[in-house]
Amino acid sequence: MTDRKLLVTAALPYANGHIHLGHLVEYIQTDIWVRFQKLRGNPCLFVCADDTHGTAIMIRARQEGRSESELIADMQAAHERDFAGFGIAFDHYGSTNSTENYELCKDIWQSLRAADLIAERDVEQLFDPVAGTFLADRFVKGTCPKCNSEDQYGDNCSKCSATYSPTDLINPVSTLSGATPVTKSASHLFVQLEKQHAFLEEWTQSGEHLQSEVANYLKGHFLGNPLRDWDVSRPAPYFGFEIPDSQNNFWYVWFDAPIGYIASTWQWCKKNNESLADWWRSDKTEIHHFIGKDITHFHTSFWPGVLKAAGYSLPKFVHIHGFLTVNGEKMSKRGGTQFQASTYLKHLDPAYLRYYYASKLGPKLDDIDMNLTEFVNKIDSDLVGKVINLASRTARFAEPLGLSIEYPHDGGLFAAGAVAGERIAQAYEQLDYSRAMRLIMELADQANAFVENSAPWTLKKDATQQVRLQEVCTIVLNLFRQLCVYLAPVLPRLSQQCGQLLQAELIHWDDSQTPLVGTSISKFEHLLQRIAPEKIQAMIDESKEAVPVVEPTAPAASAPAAVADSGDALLQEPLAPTCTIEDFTKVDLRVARILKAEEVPEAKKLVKLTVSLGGDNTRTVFAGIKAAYTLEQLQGRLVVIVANLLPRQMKFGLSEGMVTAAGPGGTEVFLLGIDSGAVPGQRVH
RNA sequence: CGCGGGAUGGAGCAGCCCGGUAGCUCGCGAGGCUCAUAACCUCGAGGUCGUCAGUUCAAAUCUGGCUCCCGCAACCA
Repeated sequence: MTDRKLLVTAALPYANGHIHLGHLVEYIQTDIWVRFQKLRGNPCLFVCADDTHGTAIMIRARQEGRSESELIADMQAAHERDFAGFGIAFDHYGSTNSTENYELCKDIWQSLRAADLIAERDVEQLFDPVAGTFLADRFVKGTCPKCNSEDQYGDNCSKCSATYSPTDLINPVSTLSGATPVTKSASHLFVQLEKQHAFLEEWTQSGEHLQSEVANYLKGHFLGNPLRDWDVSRPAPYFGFEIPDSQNNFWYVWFDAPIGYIASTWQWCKKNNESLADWWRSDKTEIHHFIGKDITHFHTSFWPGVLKAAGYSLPKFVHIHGFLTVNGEKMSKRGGTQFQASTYLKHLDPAYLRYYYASKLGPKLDDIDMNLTEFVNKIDSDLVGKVINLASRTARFAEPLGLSIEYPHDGGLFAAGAVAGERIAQAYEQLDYSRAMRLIMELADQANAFVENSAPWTLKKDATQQVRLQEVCTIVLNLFRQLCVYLAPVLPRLSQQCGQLLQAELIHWDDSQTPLVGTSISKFEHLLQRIAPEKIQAMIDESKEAVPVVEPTAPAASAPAAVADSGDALLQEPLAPTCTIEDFTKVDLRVARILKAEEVPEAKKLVKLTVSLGGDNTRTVFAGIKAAYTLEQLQGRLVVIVANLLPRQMKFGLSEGMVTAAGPGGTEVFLLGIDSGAVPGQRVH
């Protein structure tokens, strides 16, 4: 056994939303690895924290009419509840909004200054005069100054890969208020990452810290060009930490978020009288980050660059996983497949999900699919039918007898299982959990075959065979126990139950290497239920309903029993600022008839519509409703269009208007209809 | 030629790095058992491993071309 000391982190969940099953892929994957390491006897610290800063939190708090600290406290409590419900055993769960984090930010900041990595220059930034705030990159959209692609975010063009500042955008619009931002100058601070280029090249390409796909990706995408300066400050107002040597400037949320990994460790150290340096400034400690593929770039370039400059340990490995799809498709709220952690827990046992994910997870970045039929199958046949069944088949026979004093001859089954343990351990170590689960199920199959051949139920009826019966049960229960050890990282409760049943706690991986003898046996109780299909349906149904808001306001006592629409939609897209009737009349909404709806073969979202405003007045409109409506459904129907919208050149042609619809997009688009009697050309007032 | 991943019996996957009897789970068919949460055991049907070519005594596995699919990214005025 190696003598390693490990520090493990999972990505910090953002305090702007609840945990759903997609997030849990990561936390379960990480938790399994941590539990595995601990079971192997390796000192291992698992830290995480809520990511609490940034414009999004500020805006949301404003919308909910309360302070940021209230918002993040509530969300943190909800997150911790969800994690606990799934048995995610953090050693410490902190918050980026902590004094420790502030101290560390200061410290690291000074190091960056000392290393001459910080540049300061004035930035013309867009300011939303309505919302009263500077606009983060993702809150501004406009036309790319380089290639004139429209609808680009504020920091870079997805079309031509040009990078620029939001003020360079042509026709910028605030996505917060819809207002036209004004340009305001403010001093910004940058980390000059290019100065770390050689180091990052070496670190990412060494083959020791990243999956090969990731290293290739970075090589092809970023390392070939000079690395951009990273703008790490935001002018007030901003919810975050004010930068000590730069008044009215705050660290950008992405600056202090990963430092939260260290801060959370520090908080744990303080509680446990340990030195932070032993964990973050010692080459004896291996640091492992687990993240999703969406934040790859950040964790593999900026973060190592900062750590290096500030003299902290670099991650030994950044483990990157894919996303979760449900029944082969992206999770969708409307389809009822974006399951919130709390919703799942109301209906189903967390052990199911832990095992299911384990059986699907490999070391690659592939997305994993949650197929609900397969989910039920795997739990029922693998867990209940194979593993648990071993105990069910023998524990009651063995109850009055206890385990034999000596481990009987079993034809080498236990020894073979013990040997297989090494391969299983290797699979866990390499994050190839699906392989580990396959190996474990092979052992379970062999054990069940042994039960079959030994027929304890026959032995039981023969008074002269009681010794043999005890032997058979001793063997089977030991095989079961061995499997429980191997499954302990995935199913901690099961291993605990096994310990109670056989009256010997499972505490170390090596418990799988020696048979247990001579103990008595507790009364057998069912260890795990099969999945009731109606529970799955109940979860889907509940998920279809709107996702609950953080703090549901208590309904007024005398409120009439009306339809209880949730406030979620409004929260997703807040009300625009008040406009005058003059503003409104600028928009000319007209009834139009769809004469022709045509497929645009290369387009994924668009359909080409020819609409009539009556008479000869027809025009072409492209609408992003391909996934929501069939061509037949559209043909001939009346819609409401924005008729005086500036025509827009799109990839497939000129669009001369906009069809009105509600909904977030994708399959969730709902066209505005109009009561019968209306005719094309009539204006909507 | 935007980046990455994939195509293996009805479904989902393993095997590919390190060429040499194509394996697992579910489903399906037949039989067995009755201890177990309608669980378990045995046997069987079903695959020219996307396609074309190359290397080789030998290719699912190596090399190249092609087709299709999925993420990300894009076209949701």
